[in-house]
Amino acid sequence: MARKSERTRQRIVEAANRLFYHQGYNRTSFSDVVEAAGVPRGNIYYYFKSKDDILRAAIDYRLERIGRMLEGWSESYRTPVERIKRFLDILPDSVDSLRQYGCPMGSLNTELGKEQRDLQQEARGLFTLFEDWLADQLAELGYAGSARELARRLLAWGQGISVITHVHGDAEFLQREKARIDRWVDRLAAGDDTCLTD
Amino acid sequence: MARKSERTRQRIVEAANRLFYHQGYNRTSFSDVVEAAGVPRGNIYYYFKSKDDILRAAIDYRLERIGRMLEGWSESYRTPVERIKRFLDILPDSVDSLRQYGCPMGSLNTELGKEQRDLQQEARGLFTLFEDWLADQLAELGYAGSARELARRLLAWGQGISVITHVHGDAEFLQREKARIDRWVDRLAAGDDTCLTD
DNA sequence: GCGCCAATCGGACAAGTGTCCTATAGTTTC
DNA sequence: GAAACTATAGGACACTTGTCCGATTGGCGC
Repeated sequence: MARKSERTRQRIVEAANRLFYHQGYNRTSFSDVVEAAGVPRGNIYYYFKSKDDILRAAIDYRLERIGRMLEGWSESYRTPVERIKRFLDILPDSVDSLRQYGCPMGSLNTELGKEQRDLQQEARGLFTLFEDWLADQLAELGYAGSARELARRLLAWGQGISVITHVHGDAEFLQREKARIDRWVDRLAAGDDTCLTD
Repeated sequence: MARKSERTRQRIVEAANRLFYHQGYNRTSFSDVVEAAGVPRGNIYYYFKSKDDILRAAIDYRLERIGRMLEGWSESYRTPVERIKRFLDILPDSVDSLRQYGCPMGSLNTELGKEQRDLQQEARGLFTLFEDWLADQLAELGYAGSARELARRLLAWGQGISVITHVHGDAEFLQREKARIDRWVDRLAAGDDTCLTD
């Protein structure tokens, strides 16, 4: 019976994860999760001992999925430039949900970072996961010395684009800025050192 | 007696505004506001007919303050470059609160943008206020054609820096990136057209 | 001094919150 | 088939939420 149980747990996590993204963690009530997951009210406490616990499970769920995605990219693409560009494609690929709900990772951290630091610390793992992977690619590109800094800068760039796209619902802005990052990566790949300081 | 009444109202708005920034709108309860403002529970409904109404007042309060600030800068500084640089100084000036609570404007919009569009629309005014002012400065700098686009890009830049600074509590990152924007503005002022596309 | 409105105050309200409990059904193990 | 778990179910819980009242006070014009 461990099978069915596992599926129920998964259903709860996935429903909660979607709701946390679409409505925010604090605005999502227990009843919302219960209803969306289609499980009886009390049953959820068989799997999770608190609402915070559900969030932790949702973050773990994301971490796992992102981890697999990044591993997949590392396998599918040979050069670091290709991999970085695949990463950047996240922006246009998810333009609709970015417009509607913002960046899942950024908005969660922004929400929790205010006065729920213990939870935010877990959510921060999402950022470091991307950052580590990007830093690896940048190091492989020949920028070992500043890989970490450049990775963080790339993430900041993406976050800025996401926030503005979300605020104005402006998809064209996203496309334009995405093109700019692409060019920046091209210059990086060409060994143009000016883009380290510019 | 209109005087005292006005001060009470103001006290409520200021307390609410601070709480909305520090805890987020949805996590701030009525009791929080009442307590922080030091007014009796029922009295608040003499001034505002709902919690949403308090938020609207808090946004108006911010709009007014920011508007005056920008006007002041337009008067105090002669050249558009000086004005833009003054704007950029917001980042280091408020590094402590950015680390702790993120950007007041960005985090509010991120929160409300999820499923409270009517309120987010009001909060978006904060962005357009800055954007309009920045676009004016950029136009005066000689970039009338792309002033709006560049202004939005500057705001995105700042938002990205704010999010990452908030997520990691990394003040050094803010300083480094702030320096990069400064250089970018210098190039812009020098008529270096490459920074339009780069 | 009286009436009048502005403003203050504290408590009541129903609805919703996260959490917990106990009863039952289903599956596995002896 | 009995016993022992796993899992399902739904209601009860104490508390907080946003909202609303009615009673009271304050100062002003007449």
